[in-house]
Amino acid sequence: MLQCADATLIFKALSDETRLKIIDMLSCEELCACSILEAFAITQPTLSYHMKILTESGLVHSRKDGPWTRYSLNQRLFGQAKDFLENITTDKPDCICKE
Amino acid sequence: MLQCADATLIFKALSDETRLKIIDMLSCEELCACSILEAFAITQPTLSYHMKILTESGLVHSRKDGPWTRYSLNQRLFGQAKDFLENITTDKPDCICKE
DNA sequence: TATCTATATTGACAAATGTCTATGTGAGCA
DNA sequence: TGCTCACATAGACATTTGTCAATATAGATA
Repeated sequence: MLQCADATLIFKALSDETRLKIIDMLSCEELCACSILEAFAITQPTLSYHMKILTESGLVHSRKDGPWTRYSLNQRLFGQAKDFLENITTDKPDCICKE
Repeated sequence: MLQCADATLIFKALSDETRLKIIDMLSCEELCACSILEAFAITQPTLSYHMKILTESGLVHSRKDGPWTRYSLNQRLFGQAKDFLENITTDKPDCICKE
């Protein structure tokens, strides 16, 4: 189960429209940075910055393949994010309000 | 179905540890601001700021009850947030990458 | 080796965020 | 009416965020 601090990092990564669209693109297939860059009106360093936020949150995996960096979704963590949302919105005996 | 812009607002609201804990507290029951305030080491105006972020995102409902403001979760929107996450991480014919 | 291509890093900067103190507002009560 | 309680708003300020131009790095190729 995710802790609040991890969840905060994940939701921060999700709280930018460009990054949500990047995730949407990656839902279809693994992509290199250059393919993603074509879809947006941003510079290459800005994309690199967004990819760093996404990979450091754990939501996106990256692997080096020659000169390319290939990005793909970490579906498992998205599942955990949904579980986290389910958990904090459900009444439970160990809620912070009962301390 | 939520649009990216709405989703961004929701995830911004979720990307703060204090706000996640407030949501956790509200999962058990409707609470007034003063009850929530007791659980945190923040000032009243800071809590008021966080409650504004939460209500403006739509995740939390507020109603006036005499001198109190009572807050509760908008479970429906949390459901839509989960659906949104499901949607952007699933391959689909109308993905931005196919434009 | 020199060069090109793909990506990351650095430094600068404007805008947004989270926090505080001080103050305003509105409901209920003496 | 005047006071108190619950909450919101305004202004100030330090920190974080998103963006860019410039530069560095590392693999591929001529």
